[in-house]
Amino acid sequence: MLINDDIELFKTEPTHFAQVILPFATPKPYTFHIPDEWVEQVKFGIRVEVQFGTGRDLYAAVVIAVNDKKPDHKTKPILQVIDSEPIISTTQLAFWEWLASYYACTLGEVMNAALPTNMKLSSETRIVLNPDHDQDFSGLDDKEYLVAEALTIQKELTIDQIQKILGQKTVYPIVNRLLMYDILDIKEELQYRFKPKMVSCVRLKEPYRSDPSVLGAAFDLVKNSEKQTNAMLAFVQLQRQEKRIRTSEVCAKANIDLSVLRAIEKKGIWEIFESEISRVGGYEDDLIASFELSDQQTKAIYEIKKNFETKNVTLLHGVTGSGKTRVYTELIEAELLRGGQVLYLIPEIALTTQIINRLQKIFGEKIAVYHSKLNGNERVELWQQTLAGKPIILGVRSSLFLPFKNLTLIIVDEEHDSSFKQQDPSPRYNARDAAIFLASLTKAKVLLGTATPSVETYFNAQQQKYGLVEMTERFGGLQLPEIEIVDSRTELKNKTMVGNFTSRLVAEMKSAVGRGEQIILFQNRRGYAPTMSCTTCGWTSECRNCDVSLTYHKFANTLNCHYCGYTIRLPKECPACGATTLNIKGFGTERIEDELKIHLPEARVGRLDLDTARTKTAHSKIINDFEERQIDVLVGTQMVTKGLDFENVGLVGVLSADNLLKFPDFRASERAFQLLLQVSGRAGRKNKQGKVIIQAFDVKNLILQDVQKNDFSNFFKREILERKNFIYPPFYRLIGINIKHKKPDVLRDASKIFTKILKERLGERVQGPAVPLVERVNTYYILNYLIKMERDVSKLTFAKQIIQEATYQLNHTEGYSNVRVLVDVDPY
DNA sequence: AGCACGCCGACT
DNA sequence: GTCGGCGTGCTC
Repeated sequence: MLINDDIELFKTEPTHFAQVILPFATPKPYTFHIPDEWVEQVKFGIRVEVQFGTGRDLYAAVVIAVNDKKPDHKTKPILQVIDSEPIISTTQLAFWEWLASYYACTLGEVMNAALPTNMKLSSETRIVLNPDHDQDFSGLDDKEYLVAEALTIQKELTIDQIQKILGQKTVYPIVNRLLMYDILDIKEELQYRFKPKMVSCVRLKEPYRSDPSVLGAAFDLVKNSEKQTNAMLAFVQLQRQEKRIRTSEVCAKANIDLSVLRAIEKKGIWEIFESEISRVGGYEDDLIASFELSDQQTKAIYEIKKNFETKNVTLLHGVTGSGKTRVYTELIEAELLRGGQVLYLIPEIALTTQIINRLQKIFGEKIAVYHSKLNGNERVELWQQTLAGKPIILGVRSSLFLPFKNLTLIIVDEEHDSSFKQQDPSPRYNARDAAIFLASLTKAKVLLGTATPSVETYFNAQQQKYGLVEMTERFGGLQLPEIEIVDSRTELKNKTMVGNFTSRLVAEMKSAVGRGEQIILFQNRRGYAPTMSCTTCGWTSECRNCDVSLTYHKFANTLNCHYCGYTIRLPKECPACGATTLNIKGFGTERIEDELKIHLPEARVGRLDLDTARTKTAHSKIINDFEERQIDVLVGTQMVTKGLDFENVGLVGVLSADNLLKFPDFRASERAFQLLLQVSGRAGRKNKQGKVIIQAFDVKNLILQDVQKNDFSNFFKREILERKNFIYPPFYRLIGINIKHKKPDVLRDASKIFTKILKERLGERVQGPAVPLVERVNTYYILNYLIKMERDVSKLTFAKQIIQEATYQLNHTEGYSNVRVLVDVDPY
């Protein structure tokens, strides 16, 4: 601090200032001054290093404006310029600003979602020895010596490490003294450490490279060595399949080692070189020939293009199996020919190797894949590739933030999917809606594709706001599956249930297995059983942190909370009364898997849910096994409903449709309809109609009737009427508000203040406070509000402003400053 | 985010 | 009497 002040004395008044976004939730951008030496370099869109707050921590902030107006408060200097070129464009900033204002959050929060972590890291200060010092440590006190000594061994230390070495918290004075003695230097860098992944490859040199006919001469050169000849043969074979050939592949194939390859290199036949491979995608140029388009597909493509002439958004409503992906790829090809960049958005859960492989086979190197399992380096790599003009990005929600150069088409596949809406950390944005806004900025077109459109989207299409293209037939004359609804109540009464299966389902499963067909069973609940209770005293397994019962997981022998992850061992006797009369209620995927082993012993059973597919490899292994028919019956949660295409599935079973239908949520019907239709779409084989069995207690339910008839339009007609009558989207907009506090009485009192302000200004539009289904999550008590606003933007803006004011007032009332208020615009 | 300031409970 | 807990407010 002393040093800094001394420097300030020599400085003239700053004249140049930069507004920056910091990587966290500050309500406004902050202004820093630009030291004279950086005036040329600091410009819009670059990152700079700044010291913010009282701490010594540094942050990478993004410059959004530069000017020479001196603000009426003191400013700190920009410490370092990180980028020479902007990392974001004005278009991106406009997109960020829209997100922040529409979804009621700060620019910092949007930036956090937008930038790969490696690009926004705050630095750990690292200390190094000053190389110019003679390393004479005499005259230092013990602690100073200890630090200097440690640095001769490890070339750099962080403040944290020095604290450990000295065993004390206050190390800054010591480091400061050592800095003054010129023994130490501070190495502060914020550049991302990004190294491309390299692989050793081998390629022919000229003239062999471009003229295969002279290759014979090359073989002559190695004819005296059997190993070298084998290596060459292996290489030639590999070359037929791949463009880039790794040295390791040649060695493995010819059973030789690298020295053989080097010997051939010395003869001038080929060269070994380091090739940069993408961590994100493969590099195989294994392009497959396109199949013929069906008439329906040709027509759809024509109509989509026609719609795009007058409309920016078009909905492609095509039944499962109608070949939508083929329509997409055709449109992508057309877009690439015009030099455009395409973003292909899909839900996280649907991003399976199946779709990636399929697209990679068609587009090869032109496509890059962006998903949540990428590590920091991979994300930065994708960022760079996008900036460099990668033609196609296949990605999840957050790939909207990549720095597109010339985005001309966005495809949102499975448009209806709720995972496009970000739930937890702010910004709670809907990627489908955000995509439409982004497209308006870059003059791109948006294609929304799905078999089960969301009510909002279909309404927009009906209102001519979006174009509408429908594909009603399955590709290749495939029939839609036959859907049968089986009454669990009757079977229960007649005692014909087999465990949790109806006799109908068991019979169908047996005959399907007998025919060598595969089966998918859907149960929307993981674990063995959702509750455990004691029949003697009535004790139930409750979570310590949340207001839910713990789910019994048989394999792990635990009781788990699906909200916060709290886990305990399965008690042998009742923790309350000591009796051994513990009883489980209900069933999840794990129990279904167990029961199958008893009731369908001839089948090999696999399970696909969050527990078995924790990692990406585990997930793809299960899918692979099923694809290769190592598994006959696949039991799973939502995971089995999305993005999977299997050829040999003869039967799909839904174990309990009821718990999909009875959700207390205005979207419950829509969700149930979509889910049931999606899962049904998994049934059906090339030459044979598939079969779907839906078990339900409430068989008369209208949604089930629509699903059975595959009648979207009837479902839509009824649903849209309900929405209108009960004041829901698409006729009104919703804003959800969630207030949280650890103490229930504090929360209740706070809600009174909050409610009063909201109702005063927004009146009857405010619903709540309501106690949610799960009253407490992660030790926080929760109350919900729902605000129903008229559709015009000005009204929505007004509502958000009122919420902001109410939040401000609440948090500035004594005792309620740490009541958390979360705002969710267009909740899902 | 991270830190300092300030006001309450259990200790050398 | 002080140490340190966290609740509160602010940072260009």
